[in-house]
Amino acid sequence: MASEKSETLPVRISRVLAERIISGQLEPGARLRQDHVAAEFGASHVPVREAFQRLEAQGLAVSEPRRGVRVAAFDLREVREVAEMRAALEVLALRHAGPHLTRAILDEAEEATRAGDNSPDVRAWEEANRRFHRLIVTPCAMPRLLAAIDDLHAASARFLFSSWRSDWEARTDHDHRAILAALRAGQVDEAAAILARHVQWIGSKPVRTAAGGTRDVFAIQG
Amino acid sequence: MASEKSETLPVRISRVLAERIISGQLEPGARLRQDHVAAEFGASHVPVREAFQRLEAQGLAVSEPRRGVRVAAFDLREVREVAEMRAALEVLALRHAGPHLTRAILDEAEEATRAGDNSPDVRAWEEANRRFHRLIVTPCAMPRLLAAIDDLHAASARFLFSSWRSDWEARTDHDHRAILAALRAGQVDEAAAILARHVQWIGSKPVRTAAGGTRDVFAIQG
DNA sequence: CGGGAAGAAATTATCGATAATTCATGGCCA
DNA sequence: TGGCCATGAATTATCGATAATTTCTTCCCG
Repeated sequence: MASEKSETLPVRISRVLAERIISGQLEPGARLRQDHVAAEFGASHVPVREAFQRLEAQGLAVSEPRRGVRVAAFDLREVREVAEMRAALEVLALRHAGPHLTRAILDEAEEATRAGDNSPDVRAWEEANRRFHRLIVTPCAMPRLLAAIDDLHAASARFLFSSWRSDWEARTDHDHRAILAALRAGQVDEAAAILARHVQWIGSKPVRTAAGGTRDVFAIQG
Repeated sequence: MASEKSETLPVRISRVLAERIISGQLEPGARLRQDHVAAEFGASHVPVREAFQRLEAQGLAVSEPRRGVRVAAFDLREVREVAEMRAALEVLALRHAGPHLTRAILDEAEEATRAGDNSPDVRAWEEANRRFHRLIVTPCAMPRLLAAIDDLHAASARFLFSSWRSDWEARTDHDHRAILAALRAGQVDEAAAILARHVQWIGSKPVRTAAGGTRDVFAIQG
């Protein structure tokens, strides 16, 4: 019962499990057995249950009534769905954030873009990419919208990690820079248009070819 | 322990509580005490806890770590936020549903519009209105998107009931008919544009004037 | 008479255990 | 030999109880 700072137990468990699901450590369809998880965290199954519900609300797990909880499966259809929802919602958020964007925020976003370009691995790139997107939409001050966007980002990241397990090669993110340039010029509509295209380019190509074969080029943009 | 057909206990409890919150029977800020709810439903507090979490995921309740759960408060800001999210997501859904809309679906939607125009009270109107919106977006076949829209509808309905408690007067919904006309003509973009305006007109005016005084005109559109 | 602290009541969060359901294995019969 | 039913093991869902935290009340002091 070593309690951390002030994070509740269910939140802690759900966060750790979410990381495992997103990173691919827990594969789609894998069963989440409450007793096992409870034993691992040194807790009972009641907090674990709540953690499972939290994951289900995020779309990372699915719960069949008397059959237990599984890691949510995802196919290209859902990836596209998430991408389109992200495009719609992030554009909305950016439009509202536009008037409240300060020089400091844009500088920080540019820093995040640079960090992304210099990332040694996918994980670092994803973190920087998420930071960029979060920075430019947060000033909209719409909590419900931001929470929804966060959940969609989790789903996107999950897909990202599932495809690029190894062989990572960083490249400069021209879209991010174009968005920043437009925002610096006060052209929010232009920035929003670029952002929409940028986000929707997720999953524009099939995920895998034959088993073990060469993986097709696969456009992921954050 | 009279169990119904096959609906799980937490789902049942959360549904009933959601209805009460939406209808205004449970006022914003009201505490939800798990033992009381448990006693009312003849259950323990474990399923009640899960029901609370479900409500929180829907945005109908807020949970402070060791302080319990309260009915979520909502102000005009959040109403606008929900309206804009609805506009963005329903437009997205309609664009994808467009190609799959059949004559039968549009006829049913027109029937729902008529039912709304002839509604004797707000509750009936809201039900018909929700049916209309659901009908025209469901064929998009994007489960995550539809679930998000449903949650937003719940928030909208909650706001609707909170303002129009009594003195209800039905009026013909021209927007719905215009949307249907555009869809029948195959002009999905036109329909989407009308839908966006239609939804965003929620909460365009202040909610209440002085206590008990004349209530200001208050544009709610579904 | 007002503010603050200490105690008591209430409520939340977690645990261990029980009941009910599902999944798997093995045996039986056609 | 193949399919089906029954029994057993595993797992989920719920319950009752305990521990910890918060909040309300009341009393004391300035």
